[in-house]
Amino acid sequence: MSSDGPITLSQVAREAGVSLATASRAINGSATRTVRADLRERVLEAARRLDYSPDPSAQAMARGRTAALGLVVHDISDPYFSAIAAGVAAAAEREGLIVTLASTGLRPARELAFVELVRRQRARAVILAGGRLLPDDGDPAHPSPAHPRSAVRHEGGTQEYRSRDDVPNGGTHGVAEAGALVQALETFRRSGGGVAVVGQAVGELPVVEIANAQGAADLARALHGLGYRRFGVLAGPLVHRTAVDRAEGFVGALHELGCEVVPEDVVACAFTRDGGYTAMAGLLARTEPALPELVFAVNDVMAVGAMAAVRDAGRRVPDDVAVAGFDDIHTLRDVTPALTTVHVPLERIGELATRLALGLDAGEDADTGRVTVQGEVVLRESTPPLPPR
Amino acid sequence: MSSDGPITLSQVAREAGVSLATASRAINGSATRTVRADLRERVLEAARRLDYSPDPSAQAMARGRTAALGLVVHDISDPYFSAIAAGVAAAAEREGLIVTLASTGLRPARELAFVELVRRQRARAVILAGGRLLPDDGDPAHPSPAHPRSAVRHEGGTQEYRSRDDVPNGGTHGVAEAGALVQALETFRRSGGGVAVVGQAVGELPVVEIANAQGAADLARALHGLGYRRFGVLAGPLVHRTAVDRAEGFVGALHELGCEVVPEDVVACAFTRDGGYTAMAGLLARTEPALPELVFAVNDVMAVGAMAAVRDAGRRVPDDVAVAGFDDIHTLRDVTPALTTVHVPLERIGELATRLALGLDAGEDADTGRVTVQGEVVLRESTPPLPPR
DNA sequence: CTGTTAGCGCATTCAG
DNA sequence: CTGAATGCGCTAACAG
Repeated sequence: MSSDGPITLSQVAREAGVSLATASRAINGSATRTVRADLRERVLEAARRLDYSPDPSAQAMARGRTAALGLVVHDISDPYFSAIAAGVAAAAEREGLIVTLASTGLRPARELAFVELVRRQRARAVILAGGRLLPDDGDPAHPSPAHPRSAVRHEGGTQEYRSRDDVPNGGTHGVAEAGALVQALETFRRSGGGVAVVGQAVGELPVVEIANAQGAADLARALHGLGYRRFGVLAGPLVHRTAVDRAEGFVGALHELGCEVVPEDVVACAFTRDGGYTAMAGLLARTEPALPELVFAVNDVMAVGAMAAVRDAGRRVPDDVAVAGFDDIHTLRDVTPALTTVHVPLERIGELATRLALGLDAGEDADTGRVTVQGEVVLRESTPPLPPR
Repeated sequence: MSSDGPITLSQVAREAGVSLATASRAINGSATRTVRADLRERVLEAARRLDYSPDPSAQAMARGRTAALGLVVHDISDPYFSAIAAGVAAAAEREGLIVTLASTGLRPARELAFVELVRRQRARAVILAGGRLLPDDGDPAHPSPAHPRSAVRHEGGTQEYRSRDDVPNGGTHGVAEAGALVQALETFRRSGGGVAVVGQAVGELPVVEIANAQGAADLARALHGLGYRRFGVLAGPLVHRTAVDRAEGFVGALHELGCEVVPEDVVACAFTRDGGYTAMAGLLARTEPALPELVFAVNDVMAVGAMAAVRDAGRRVPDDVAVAGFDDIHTLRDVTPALTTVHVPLERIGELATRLALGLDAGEDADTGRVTVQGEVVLRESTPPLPPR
């Protein structure tokens, strides 16, 4: 009764009066073999009586495969990632997998180490959430929108950008490091592990893509429809693919509407609340050109920072300047004025990524390894319709 | 070169021309045994050349112990938990442990299953974050504050409370289930695993306690000092220990100041944004008694919901009613008006819990298995000083 | 359908 | 100080 250490299968087998193999088959339900009903019942009964449960390590060892799923995020305390993580956790649980989490910060080496670990661990799959580097993840088959990269300049924002400690590289990788990561993932994949990345494509890996450019373009058109004509963009780091896609999608759509965003009104900054704050503060402080009517921050957290900067400057949103974001972070639902944004179903994205990585059905395009999730424009108080002038 | 499957130790041994045992000792640095320098170098070199890394499952098996740390939260997408998780992840990484995450929702059975899994997995430790049940976690040595439980009534809030789907039990356990959980944890602990709970004591388990009652009392005194005299409390679920401690600490301190909170102004509700919203809406809608001057919500998320309710009712914070919260959730730093709250260092708490669970130094009281973290009152715009009447 | 046996990769006895 | 042998708990051939 008080024998220490967990009960093993062989104890169950002995208790049930069967062989180890039979016990294993009864409890685990081997694929090919089957066990006579009465024997199985006896084994199950013994297992229950002894409060047996299998040793995951031993199973992993014997099977050559774990029931684990690796999840890599930059920062689990960031609501963007924690929402994705919630989706991953839910889907993983449904599949009977345990998730091992790595909150890697801005350290590519850490990501690499974790992927390597996950490979050695023979995890079922690994999911990579978070912004990759720009140069390395291009896909010839999916060129960026028709608007040249040069649509986003950083002249106006260089100073703010440089002034922040935490933005040495905007939270993305050096090219070499990204290459190593992709390679590690490919290796893992070749060895039978599932892989999915979230956000935008990385190499040829399966991806749950967020239609960043399109969402931003939709947003731009909607805002233009509200009467706005002079826009600014807090563009995030210039090397951050998601940030750039959003900024370009936004600027490009305006361009098509015959509404140009001047380079001075597009400022690079960190992909954080403080990045948004600082960049907006810069816009507010300068005298030339004048403050845009509306500033689009490429994510909600930045937008909230920007709104704080506006308040701290003694100005008001939306009276003095309207603000829009991207993501529709749930926790920020109640900021005032309510933030216009592009809703991104992060939790569902986490689930989709999990299913995709595991080779389960993940929607129509899943077999192509490329699932695209659309954002949805949500107009709220931070960008009221502009009266005709 | 392209042999599939990860490299094993014996391959390294062969490559280095030594025995398996020597390779193991060289790479792992066995405690007792030591390896001659040149041999060790040869092994290490071979390992590097072959890009060897150990199989965690095999190590776990041979050692009878994993390098994993289990983390149980109710909902990883809740900023409270994700902040704690960030601290846990950071500390775990520092100790070379991988963290396996369970986001258990409101399902005690799931928590139990996870703790069981973690035990079988022979994880190093498990950390439990999230509200336990009231009746089961009392500690005679630490009675609740001098204010009777009955200080919090639910007459005023029953209706709202009942009307919410997600509040069947406010996110806590049935007594029996909580008992089973505690028992599972004790078992795990007896078998050599480390345990820590976050928030408030559970049985005799090591705990990183948040000084909820005291923080709330400090807040009450500070607000009283600002001139407030009529208070309401959005008290959260009546069975939620953290919620009750905060509510009672608040009410009790006011009592000592000769300022009574009438039962009608204390409403129970879900421990969520919507819970706060609904409860506040109830206060706003009723005619008798009048709206309190200030409403204290027992956490920030609820407070933000409450502020939304105020706005939606066409009233204003703090002009019509002041609002205060608890936790100082980072993501909510920029809500307007800025929220008065009690700052709780969640990330550090996660680290402390990790260290405590692992038996590392976790501050002065760590050896007693009871580390207490103080909150700090932060007065902001949502509770301006009241002009003398 | 069931039982016997051989590893999975590694740490760790025990001999040498 | 090193090497050969044993076993962790389990699954998956392999016989019976």
